[in-house]
Amino acid sequence: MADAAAVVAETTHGTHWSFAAIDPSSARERILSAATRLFCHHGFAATGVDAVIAEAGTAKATLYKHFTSKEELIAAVLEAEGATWREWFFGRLSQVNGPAQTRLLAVFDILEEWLADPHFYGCPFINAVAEFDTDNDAVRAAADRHKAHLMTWLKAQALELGAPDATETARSFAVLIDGAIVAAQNARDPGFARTAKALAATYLAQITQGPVSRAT
Amino acid sequence: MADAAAVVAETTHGTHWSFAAIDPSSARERILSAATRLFCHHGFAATGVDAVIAEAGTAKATLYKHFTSKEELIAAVLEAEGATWREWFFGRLSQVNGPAQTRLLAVFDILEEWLADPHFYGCPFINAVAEFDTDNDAVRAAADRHKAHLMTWLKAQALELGAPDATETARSFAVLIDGAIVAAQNARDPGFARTAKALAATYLAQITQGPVSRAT
DNA sequence: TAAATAGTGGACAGAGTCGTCTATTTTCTT
DNA sequence: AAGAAAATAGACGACTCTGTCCACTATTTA
Repeated sequence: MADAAAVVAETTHGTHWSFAAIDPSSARERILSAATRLFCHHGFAATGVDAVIAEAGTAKATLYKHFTSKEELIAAVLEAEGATWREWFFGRLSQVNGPAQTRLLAVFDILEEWLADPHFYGCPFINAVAEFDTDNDAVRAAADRHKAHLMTWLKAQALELGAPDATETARSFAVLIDGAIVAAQNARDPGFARTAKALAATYLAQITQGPVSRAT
Repeated sequence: MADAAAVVAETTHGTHWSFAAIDPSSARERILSAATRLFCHHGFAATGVDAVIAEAGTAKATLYKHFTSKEELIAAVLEAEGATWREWFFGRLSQVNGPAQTRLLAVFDILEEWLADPHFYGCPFINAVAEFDTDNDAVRAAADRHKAHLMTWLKAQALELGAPDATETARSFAVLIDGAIVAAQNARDPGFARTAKALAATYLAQITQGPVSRAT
């Protein structure tokens, strides 16, 4: 227990701690990252486990030692990709100085960086739900957890902002974020992030200054 | 040519007209509607042609007489489903009396009817693009055509409204519509249509009355 | 050094995939 | 009623899919 970072996963010995579980060159990590690339790029159903092990450079038995089924692998990919994305997204967001209003608008600048990436393939959760719909509970659960993370953050910003209905404000931003992602993916145009940002600015102006019609 | 409605499709005879091509009980229509149900509900890749013919109650040879491949069947399903949806959507919209502003807001009421349908499975084009991404040109082309239809209508409303930038207004509504669809699908909550409607109302108030900050 | 662990390559089963084909029957047209 | 067209059931080939299993080889751990 010399290094705090080492305390991550217990080995089968039961008495020692190991780096194995977070070693990026381990077979498990190679399979996970290969699966992420292929699943997200070509679709979950369209990618076979043979393609995954070929990309990972591992044996099939190794894959099934770490993941009991393809379905579990899909769930693990979503969990890992979601965590990576949130780390990046909220990390970028934490670099933004200023009040809640500034942070909420910066969301769309950061979003645009993502949408403009030449390897952008859409939101993995939106894509997964689109592909499986009601047929896969694990996928839905992963998507729900991801959405809950975002909504919690959005609601906190709305409260800090003094929004009259923080939940509704968070829902509004969810619509704008999802809309920007899907419109950008469909039209292959990251500029939809700016369109969403303008809508967000108008909305924020309204809830902080009150409705315009009052002035009449 | 006694009945005008009969003049729709030419048979292989070349000299007569027939109801066959629009007969909903024809094998082609049964295959198309069965494929639509299964593809949209369970995904395109996850649904095999055997499942389609079982649902349609036809022989496999019949399917391949009408569609040369599964890919062509997918494209035909998207084309048909898109046309059906637009017919319904713009049909409902044509029942709305009032100026462009009223029609643009009514979009979200009509959208909510769709999202609240217990059989709602998301937008078939958003789902298809999510599943195939760059891997299927026919799918992308069908999605592009569908989007173009919507954008054309939105832009016409924006022009009638006297919006300063009709294209940008149409893009804003595209974000709100896509966002409402995806958020509703993810959260299984058609109420996101109302959230999007409120955003649209705020946006319309801003572009028709000018920015609030001017008043200061 | 000896035991435990992790990984390899490939064969394999059983089911499913798309698409073709034949032989037969039903439906329509004249 | 006769001939043309459309649809049928189902076998089939060639391939891919997931998941299991085996004998074998590195790599760790004690």
